[in-house]
Amino acid sequence: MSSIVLQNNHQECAALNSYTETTSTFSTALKNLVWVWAMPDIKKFFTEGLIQVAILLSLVGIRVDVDPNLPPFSEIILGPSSALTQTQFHNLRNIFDGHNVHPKSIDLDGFFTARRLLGWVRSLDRLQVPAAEVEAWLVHREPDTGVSVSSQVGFLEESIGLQDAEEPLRIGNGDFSYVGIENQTLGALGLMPRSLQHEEDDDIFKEEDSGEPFIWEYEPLQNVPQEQFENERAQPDNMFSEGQVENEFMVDSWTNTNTFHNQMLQEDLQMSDVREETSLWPLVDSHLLLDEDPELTGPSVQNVLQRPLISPLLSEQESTFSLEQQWQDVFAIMESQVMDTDETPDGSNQNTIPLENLEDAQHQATPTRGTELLQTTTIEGTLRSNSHSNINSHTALNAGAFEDPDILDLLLTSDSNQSPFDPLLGESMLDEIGLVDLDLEQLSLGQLEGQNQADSDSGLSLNYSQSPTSPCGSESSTSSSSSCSTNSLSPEEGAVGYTHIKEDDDSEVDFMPNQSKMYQTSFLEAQHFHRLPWLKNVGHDHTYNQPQSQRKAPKDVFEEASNNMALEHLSSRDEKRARLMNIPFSNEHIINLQVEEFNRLLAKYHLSEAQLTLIRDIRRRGKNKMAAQNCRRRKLDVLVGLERNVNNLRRLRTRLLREKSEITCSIREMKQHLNNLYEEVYDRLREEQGILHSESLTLEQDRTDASSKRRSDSQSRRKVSKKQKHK
DNA sequence: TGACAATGTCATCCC
DNA sequence: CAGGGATGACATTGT
Repeated sequence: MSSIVLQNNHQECAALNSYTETTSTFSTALKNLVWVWAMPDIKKFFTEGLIQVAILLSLVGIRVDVDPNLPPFSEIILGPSSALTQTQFHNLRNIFDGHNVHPKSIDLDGFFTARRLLGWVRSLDRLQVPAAEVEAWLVHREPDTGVSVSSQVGFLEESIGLQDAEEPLRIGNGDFSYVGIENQTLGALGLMPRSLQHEEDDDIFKEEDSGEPFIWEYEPLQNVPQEQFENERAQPDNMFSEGQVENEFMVDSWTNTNTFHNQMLQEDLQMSDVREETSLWPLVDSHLLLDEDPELTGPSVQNVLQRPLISPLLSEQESTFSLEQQWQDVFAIMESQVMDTDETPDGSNQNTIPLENLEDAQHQATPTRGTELLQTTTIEGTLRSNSHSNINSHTALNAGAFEDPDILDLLLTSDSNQSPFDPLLGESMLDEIGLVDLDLEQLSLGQLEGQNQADSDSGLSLNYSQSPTSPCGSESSTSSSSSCSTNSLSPEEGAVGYTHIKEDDDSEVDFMPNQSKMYQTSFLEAQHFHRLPWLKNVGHDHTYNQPQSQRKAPKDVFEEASNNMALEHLSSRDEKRARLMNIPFSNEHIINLQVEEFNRLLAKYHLSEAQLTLIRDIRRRGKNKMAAQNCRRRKLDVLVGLERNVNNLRRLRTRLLREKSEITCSIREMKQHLNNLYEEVYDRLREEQGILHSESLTLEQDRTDASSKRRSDSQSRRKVSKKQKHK
């Protein structure tokens, strides 16, 4: 074959060179290569590598079979069985001067179509286009931009992938037209360049792991499982129900059959059914995962999901179970996380209250204004990382500290020594802060009294109209919100459970619903520590959630002492209203006292009607506020509980599906065993019946013979007797 | 400046 | 019947 090429290479090269000069705009290096190839002294080095040369020529766009009398170049190289010549005709039809170049007419299309089809069939058992052609083309396209290269490479890959080894010699016309893919309809095969065309689809998936940079080659094939994935995500339950119904149908139909062949047929069907079912398992789990937790649907997980779903080293069943086991682990982890976060819908008091008190203690131990405020975040983090013992200590500190003067002293000494901000809690510092607070308080009170008395209230009872643009309203709202946020019942909610209301001239008293009794008995003793200046704003970091630029150092506070806006943030609307109406007790007392205590307190003072109405409004609003917070917390708990139930149900479904699969396998084994038994019994019966039948046949034959003999004897006797009678 | 979350408030139902 | 809890709806505020 190569000798034929060598004999004709001069003609070919002459024609090729001329054609190259007229049609190709490629570099002269390739032309020189063609000329080198044409030199007799060197061409012997290429006789064994004619394929590469042919590839290079094809990349230049040269038609090699310029001589109509010559067989196609690819056939010269690879033999007459080469396939895929269909593109040449269409290329010639489409190119501007194809009719001048190629002498073949369109009338021969039928002949070459048949030949092409024959070549397709023959090409199934042959190695196809090697990868070197594409890579060589890429080398030549290196100066181009990535986009063009990728697109054209994609085109070439796709087109060449369909073609036989002779096709690289024919696909190009020098202008990289799209005729190469014009007639390619076998897209699945076209997606497999550098591979055997008779490879199955499973091999394609295996190639995804080969790290080939030509990801685009497999995109259509990747879309297939992704579409299944999407469909399954859209209708997961339908999928399961259909599969279940189908499986049940198969079982039922199996039970209704008797013949061995039908059983075997349905056995095969069931086997295929089981395979389909098990093959869907990873999709099921991925669906669960995607619905389950968005955090687990990150790129890594996506990569995992897009990888081949079944390991080639494992059987489908094993891989299914292993994947499912992995998802079980993921679910377990997620479950534990959920249990950690919301394990206290009912027992939230045990856990949230210490945390709330922790924050209370944190804020109580935190001076309101000053550089200490800058450390509240770090303090918060430190306190949150404390153990329960610390939390309990803070809780006890919070609950009973205000009742015991010794503990109050302890707050000033021992506890502060343990706190990370103890250097800031020196007595002088505390005194200074207390003085600052006192000054601010006096200033703000003086200004507040001069303010509009109509400020506040919802207008429910006092007919007060509060402008939404009122600075007091906004500031007081800010205060309320910040105060609530500093005293959250549940740390994850920020502010749950009604907490504290700051008095104008009272100390800060944190209120919890379960602590109301303590304050009912001790709210009067709270006056004891009203004099403690540092306690005034302990736990009143109303600016902790503000930007640090807004938090002022003590000296800055001194400078801005005239600014009452800072104090405005320290009181809620109802507090301000109570202050303006000269309510003689604190709002938390108004809200949290029992009815008897509350009435006793009201009776203790001679209050005007407006004051009484305001007090009742404050009480109603405060209780409703707590109720709203509890309601929202319950709502969140319900939500979390529902999510947990959903997770549990998903785990249950996964487990049931796994059990179903196992049962299906066991049923299949039992069926196989039963079939074997049936076959054995049937064979034995057949053998026995065959023996019996043969015996019976012989016996019957004997009987018939005997009877016939008897019959004939009798007849002969009758005849004889008749003859004798006639005689 | 709009979206959104957190919170407060009101109205209403119910116990 | 008053008090209060529960909750939906809306307003307000901060991010």
